[in-house]
Amino acid sequence: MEYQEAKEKFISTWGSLGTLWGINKAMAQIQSLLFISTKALSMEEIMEELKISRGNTSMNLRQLMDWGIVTKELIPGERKEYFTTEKDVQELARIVAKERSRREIKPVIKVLEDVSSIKDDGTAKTKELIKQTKALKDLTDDLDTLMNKLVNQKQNWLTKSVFKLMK
Amino acid sequence: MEYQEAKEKFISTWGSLGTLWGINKAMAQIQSLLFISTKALSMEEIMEELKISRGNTSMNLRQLMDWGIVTKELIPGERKEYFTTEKDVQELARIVAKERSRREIKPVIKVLEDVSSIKDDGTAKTKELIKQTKALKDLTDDLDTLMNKLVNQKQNWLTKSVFKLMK
DNA sequence: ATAAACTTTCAATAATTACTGAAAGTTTAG
DNA sequence: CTAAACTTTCAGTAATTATTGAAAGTTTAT
Repeated sequence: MEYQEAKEKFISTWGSLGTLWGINKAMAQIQSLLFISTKALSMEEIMEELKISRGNTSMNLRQLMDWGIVTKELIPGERKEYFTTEKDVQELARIVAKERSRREIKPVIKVLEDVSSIKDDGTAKTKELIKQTKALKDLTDDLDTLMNKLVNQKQNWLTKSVFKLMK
Repeated sequence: MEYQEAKEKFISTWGSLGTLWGINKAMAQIQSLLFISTKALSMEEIMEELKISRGNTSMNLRQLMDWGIVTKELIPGERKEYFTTEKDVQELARIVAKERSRREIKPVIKVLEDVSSIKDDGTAKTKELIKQTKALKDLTDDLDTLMNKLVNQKQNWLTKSVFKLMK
C-alpha cells in the first residue's frame, strides 16, 4: 500500500467512524486530514483534498473549533486562515469525552433522575418504571464518572495502574 | 409528573439517545418500552404503544434479537409471539459493549493496523501518517480492551476496586 | 474610501436513512 | 388439506440530515 492509498483509506475509515464518537462525516474527515498533515492547511487545501464545497468546509471547521479540536493558525504575512488539529490522541480523547458527557450524557441523566423520582402510587407498573430508570440512571452516572476520570488523567492513564490492575 | 407522562418521557429520551449506543430510534424505543414493562408484549401491543407500523416493528424486533437484547417468549396456549428484553442493566451494558466492539471497533483497528504498517519511504508525510495512525491504533486498542474487561466483570464491576481506586 | 481577498450564511437541493402497508410467507388448529 | 392467525419482506414514500453555491459579510492593504 502506497502513501496516497493509505491516506485515503485512513480518512474514509475514520470519517465513517464519526458516528461512533458523535460527529458527522465531513467533520470527521476534515479532522482526519489535519491529523495526519505535517502542516496547517487552508480552506482551499481542505476543499481540494476532500472534494467538498466551501460552505461545507466552513461550517464543519467551525463545529470542530466549537468542540475545541481544531484551532486557527495565523501565518504571518498570509491573508488566508490556516487550520490545525490537536495532535495528541490522549488529549483528543479527553476533549471528545468531556464534550459528549456535557452535550449528551448529562442531559439524559437529568431526565432519568426526573423520571425515576415520580411518586410511587403503589402500582406494579409504576414500581417497575421507577426501579428500571433508577438502575439506568445509576449505571449511566457511573459510566460517565468513570469516563471523565479516566480521561482526565493527563499522562498515560490507560497504561497505568487502573489498566494494569485489570489485565 | 404522572406515570403516563414519565413513561413517555423515558421512552422518547432513551430513544433519541439510541445513536449514542449505536442503534436507531425505533429500536431504542421498543427496547425502552419492554424495559419498563411488567410483562412480555406482543407485536400488536408494541405497535399500538409506539404508534409505529407492523413492518417497522417486525424489522426492529429482529434487529434487537440479533443484538441479543430482546428474546421471544412463547406463552402457552397463545398463538402470538411475545417479546421481553434483558432487564439487568449491567448485562445490557455487557451485550452492547461486546456487540459494538465486534461490529465497529475491531474493524477500525484492523484498518489502522494496515495503514500504520505501510512502508516508511523516509518522507515526512509518510512518517507522520505512520506515527499518527499508530497512536490512534494504540489508543483504540486500549479503550476497546478496557471496555471489554470492565464489562466482562459480571458482578458490580463499577462499584468495585477499579472504580473506587479512582475516586 | 474602495477594492481585492477571503469567510460565512442560508435557501435550495441532494443523499441518506427510516417507515409504511400490502402482498407473500409461515404456522397451527381443526 | 384449508383457513385463520399471525409474521416477514420489500418497493414505494416520507422524514431527516448533509451539501452546495452564490450572495452577503468581513477584513486588510493601499
